[in-house]
Parts: sequence; structure tokens; C-alpha cells
Amino acid sequence: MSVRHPGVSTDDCPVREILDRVGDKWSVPIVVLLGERGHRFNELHRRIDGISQRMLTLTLRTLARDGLVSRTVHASVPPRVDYELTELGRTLLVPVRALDEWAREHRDDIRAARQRHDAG
Amino acid sequence: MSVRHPGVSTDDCPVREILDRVGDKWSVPIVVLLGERGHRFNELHRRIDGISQRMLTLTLRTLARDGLVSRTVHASVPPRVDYELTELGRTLLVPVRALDEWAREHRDDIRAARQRHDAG
DNA sequence: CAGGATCCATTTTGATACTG
DNA sequence: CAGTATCAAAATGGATCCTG
Repeated sequence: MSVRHPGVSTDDCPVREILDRVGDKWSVPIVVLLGERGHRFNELHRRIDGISQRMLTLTLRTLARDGLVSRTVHASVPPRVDYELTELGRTLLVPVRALDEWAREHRDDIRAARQRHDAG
Repeated sequence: MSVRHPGVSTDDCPVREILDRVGDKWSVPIVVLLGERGHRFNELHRRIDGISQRMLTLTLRTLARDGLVSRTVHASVPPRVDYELTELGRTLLVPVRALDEWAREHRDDIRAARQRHDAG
């Protein structure tokens, strides 16, 4: 478990590698919603407050590229595209929810720390 | 547990709030190293591959402001400053390590998905 | 409906040189 | 040793308009 002279580079720090992928502004909200159930494009657009069409497109594209989200085009008029988590994406929900739980438990601690800091 | 019409805004999504804080390029590596033991400034600088003095300073300052890291100045010549996780910071280590574990287990899956995607 | 294409503003990060 | 200060580059995100 221990290493001798552990530098932390991106290569040695897989968690940084995944934060480079889902640490952006919109990936986690998308993953969380898709964890609930599959969604269509505009459904996500409506439910994610503040996201632009552009960022929704880009983020979904990256998530699909990384194998976390699947994109299913139904040949119909009007077009219909469904997004859902892949199996890999669903495994990611576990640590994401752990982080979410931590966040809910400790957001006030962080806010309080900030206020103390900014006051003093 | 369930909500009726759950939009996802930053306010409703605490996990996004903490990713805004530790989702940057250097916070997690720093937290991980400090989770091992306390470190001095240049010790961190040496162990974190590629970080600039400036980013180390800025990131440590933010982590301290958020109450995740403590900064202890020893009045000595040459100066000595020790950084360590606060108790709050240590609790963060739990979900961060969960994410780290996920990353170690699945980084190859993501890489493979990328290659498939970029090939096809 | 589900995007694509442009252009622009902001944020984040890095390089470099200097200091108590 | 542990930072500051300044400047520039790069990544990220948003607004707006257009289309199969």
C-alpha cells in the first residue's frame, strides 16, 4: 500500500484524471439526473438550471466518449435522442453520491470556516 | 428521499458546490498528500509534479480558507510553515478516497471507451 | 427536437523574476 | 524557506443565431 518516494503527478493520481473529466461545471449534475432515469436532451436542458444548449451538448458528448453515458437516436420526426448512464456510468454514481453526502453534511462547516476566515 | 420537480441548480446540488472548491487542478493532490501526514511548503512543491509555486500558494490559501487545511507558521530562521488537514479536511478524505478507488478501478475502462469512440 | 457554428467574456493556470 | 508580483497564455463557459 505504501510507496517509497511518491510524487503526485497526474499519472500517479488517478483521482485527478477523473476530476479532469467529471470535475467540470456540468458533468456531475448530468450524471446525477441520469442516475435517476434516462432523459432526453431538452429534458436535461430544462432540469439543469442555468446550463446552455452548447454546454449540455459538449458535456454529454464527453461523457459519451468516456463511456459513462449512452446516446440513443430514435429515427422519428421530430427527432428523439435518449441519454442514459452506461453500466460504467452507474458505478460512478457510488463515489459521486459519497461526495454528495459529504457535501450535504459539511457545506455549512465550509461556509462557517470561510466566514471566520474572512472576518479575522 | 424523492423530490417532486427536482431541478438541479448549484444551490440544490451541494456536490457541485464542493467540486467548485476541490475540483480544481491541485486541491485533491494536496489533500491526498496531507492525508498522509503534514507537509512543509517546499515539501509539497517537490512532491506534486508540475505545480508552480504560485498555484501551490493559491490552492493552499483556498483550502485553509475553507477550513480544510491548517497553516502553522513557526517563528524561526529560516522560516518554517507546516500544512496539515484539519479535522474537516480529514473527513473529506473519505469520499476523496472512494473516488480515487473508483478511478483506479475504472481508468482503463474510460481509456478503452475513448479509444473505441475515437476509432469509430 | 436536438443540436451546430460563431464570437466573446471570464476564469484558471503557468512563467518568470523578485523578497523578508 | 516560503512566499509576492506581474504578465501572458490557455482552458472554460456563455450568448446568439442558424438548421436537418
